[in-house]
Amino acid sequence: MRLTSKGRYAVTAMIDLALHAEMKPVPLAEISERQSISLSYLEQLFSRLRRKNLVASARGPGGGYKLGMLPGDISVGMIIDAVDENVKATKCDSSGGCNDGKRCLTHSLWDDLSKRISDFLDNISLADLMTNNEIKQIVNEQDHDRQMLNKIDVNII
Amino acid sequence: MRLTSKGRYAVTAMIDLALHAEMKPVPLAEISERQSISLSYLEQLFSRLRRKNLVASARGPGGGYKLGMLPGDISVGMIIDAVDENVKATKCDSSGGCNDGKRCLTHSLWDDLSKRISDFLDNISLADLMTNNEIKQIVNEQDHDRQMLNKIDVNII
DNA sequence: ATAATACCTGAGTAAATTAGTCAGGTATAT
DNA sequence: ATATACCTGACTAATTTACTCAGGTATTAT
Repeated sequence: MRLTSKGRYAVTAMIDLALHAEMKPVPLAEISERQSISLSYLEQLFSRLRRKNLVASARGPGGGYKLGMLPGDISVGMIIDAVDENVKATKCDSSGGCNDGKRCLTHSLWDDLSKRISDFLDNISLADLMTNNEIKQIVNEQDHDRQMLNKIDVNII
Repeated sequence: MRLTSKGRYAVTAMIDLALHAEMKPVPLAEISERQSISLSYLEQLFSRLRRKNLVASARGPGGGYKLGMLPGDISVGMIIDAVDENVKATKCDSSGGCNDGKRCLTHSLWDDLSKRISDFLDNISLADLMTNNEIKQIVNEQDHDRQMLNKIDVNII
């Protein structure tokens, strides 16, 4: 799981879409203008989002994009995965192998963290972001992320 | 908050350090070999980690790095922030400003998510990673895992 | 039908970042 | 003294990002 400005663009555009696509499809040109993201770049991002059924498209005049699922069913993790599309299995590769117990342990610890971050992002939906924007509280926290329970009752910048 | 392979290198190196630095400082050359990260690159990363007091250095023969705080006080978020060091206030910048209510709302929603991710990573410490991993291994219990377990026990500080 | 709209695709590209090298330092333990 | 190992900065190839360009194709309104 990577978290770059590419993912930020995608999530921002999806939020914009969720806020405007209630009745009719939203053309990318509108999102482009509102969010200051280049149209062609948006097209690339939405091409990937469409492949994962996160958005649905309608062509022709009056066309545009709408959400492919309910806002509660679209997670931030899904959006980021869709546009990143990067496998790159870096762990325990080639050089020297991973025969050494210590190296395996370090990788295991990293994988643990990586899994936690993915789980966390998979459990934040677009709907969560909108409903919880003013009432800050942690959403749907799974059992093994217990250390989060106290925190996150915070704010808007 | 960005999450790239640079941060992964830093966290991996810090985990390695936590696992080996209980008695004497660990030279970067050792981490470099164990984790297959180039020495010069590690030096750059540790230079930043040192500025944030996440590690402490000892020069000369027998020198190296040790943790600058207890493993329970060093969060993954701190490590990633230290090596990324990227401000880049992208929100509501220049062109067109942010007078429009909808744009501000989108940014507010993104900031909300961003804050949640930061809080999440700030609440996972090196100690958390090791403790949870140890539990996982006890549950799995295998010959190979027993070796790892001994190494964890030695290093809990 | 036909024009306008807006999706759709792929190729190309400048800027930024990453991951790394190189070449020198400086402090310290032995 | 001398070897060790931190420390710094400048430089670089490879990769990724963010974006443009140039064409399409499908659909709707007239």
